[in-house]
Amino acid sequence: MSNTSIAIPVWAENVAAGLGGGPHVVVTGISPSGNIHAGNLREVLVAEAVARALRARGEEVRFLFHADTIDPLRKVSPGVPEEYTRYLGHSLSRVPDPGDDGHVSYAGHFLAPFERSLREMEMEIEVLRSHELYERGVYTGVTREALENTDQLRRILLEVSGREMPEGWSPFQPRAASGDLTGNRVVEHLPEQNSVLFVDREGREETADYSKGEGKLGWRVELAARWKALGVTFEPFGKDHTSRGGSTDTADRMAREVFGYPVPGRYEYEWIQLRGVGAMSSSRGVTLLPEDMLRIMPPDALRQMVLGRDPARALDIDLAEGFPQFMDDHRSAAGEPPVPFTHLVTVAQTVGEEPERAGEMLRRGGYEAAAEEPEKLARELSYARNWAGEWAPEQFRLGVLEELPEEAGELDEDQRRYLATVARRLPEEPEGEAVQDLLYSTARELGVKPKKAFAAIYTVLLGKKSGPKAGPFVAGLPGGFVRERFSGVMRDTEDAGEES
RNA sequence: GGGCCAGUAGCUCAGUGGCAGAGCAGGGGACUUUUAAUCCUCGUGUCGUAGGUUCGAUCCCUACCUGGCUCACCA
Repeated sequence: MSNTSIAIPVWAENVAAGLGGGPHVVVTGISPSGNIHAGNLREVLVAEAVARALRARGEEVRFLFHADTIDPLRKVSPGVPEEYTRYLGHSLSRVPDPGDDGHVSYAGHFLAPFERSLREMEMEIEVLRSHELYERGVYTGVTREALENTDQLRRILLEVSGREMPEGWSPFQPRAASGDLTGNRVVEHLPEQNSVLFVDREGREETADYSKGEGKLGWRVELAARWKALGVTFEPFGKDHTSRGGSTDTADRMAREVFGYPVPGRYEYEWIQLRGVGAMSSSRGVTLLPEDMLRIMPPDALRQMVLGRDPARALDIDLAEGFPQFMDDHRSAAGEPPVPFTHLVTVAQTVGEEPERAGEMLRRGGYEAAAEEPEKLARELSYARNWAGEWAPEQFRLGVLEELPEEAGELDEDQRRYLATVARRLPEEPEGEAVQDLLYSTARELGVKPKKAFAAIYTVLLGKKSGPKAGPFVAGLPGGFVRERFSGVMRDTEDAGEES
């Protein structure tokens, strides 16, 4: 199922216990109409947890990801060229890739990064594309049933949701020659040819073969039909679908009364918010992608974070202030004695891409064990570095400046002399504690208060008045660079003096 | 109005049918070789309100109050 070591949560065990005997088909349905974000991932993870719990009970389980690729484009997603409005009503699988990365379609463009993340999480899930299912005839039987029971479906929609369907309404949306799935009116069902006769927007009469994917069932009907066509026994739903009169309400009755199929088990999950930003919304462009999160944490941490204690509870994701604590907790729970994440953040920003120096710095800090596993260390440093660059609050960021910052101009004569002196005394191969001693003793020797002296160091390197423990930090930087920077302040003073 | 979720220490939240917890913040002390530090130390809170079940309820049930989100295709 998934190569994850995290425990099966209690809520998932309870759900699995209530589902009874299998074989089971656990499905999660997602529309690739825009960015597929961490909230969508929550749905997949709920399904995954239940599937794992079922397997743990000895049940046979198929775990499916149903991508709604045949759905019509309803709204052009943020970031997509305006001219895509001409494709409104067309299947996502038949609208061109809005990017330049060579995907097969609009659907493919948004699906690809999400699938990549699922693979990175080693999730064993079968990805189905709905347009292919329609083309392969998987929905032929249920579509015919739906067409034959049009009146009953219409009545259910009216009774449950209060929606009065227009005259000529059909559960099937045929695709016109123009590619448009909307605005067509079905006139007649031709069951022996698996077809419908319909009139398109321009009033032309056409036919569509529903065994070849030339159209699709309307959303609410399709949900119930899908359960039967795929033999679904469990599906999670976001709370937006489960309110009274909502899509699950109508699908439940359609499944029982029209398709003669028992309603699958269900788990209603609450939404995720990104702290300080709000609920995710593809259409507002507020999206946190799984791949963004995988840049700063390993797959199991992502599972733990997105699922939360119980997905039936709303969740605020905090990738800023609270993140180091989360990472430390996660790794402790996994039985690893962690190097504090904040320390990794300092190391990552100080030594850049050099794993050997990172190992040294960790050894000096007393984390010998971590230094012994270079591959793992490299991974963790990459998480730390990405976090520092993308999410960390200002006080965690240690951008070593390319150039001498303007703030250096505010240093007084004592501080400049101190830096120049240190520059002359720095050894070729500095070692953290030795540098620390040097920095301190030099300050005392020149009669500069330590606080002032250290502030000078942070100012010329970081543009800030404070920073990480100076000795190891300075020792971690290239020696020539430090000497140049420290002595450069003195030169500036002289230049300034000559000019004025 | 319907649905879901929440209400526990200043803040963020754990928690269990059997004497109320953690982290952070805050107070006090140590260190004084600097930090976003480090070490020691300090917690009686109507567990939202009112009932009920129980030997016993923060926990289970009911009602209510308050807040958040959601309700015809954005999970």
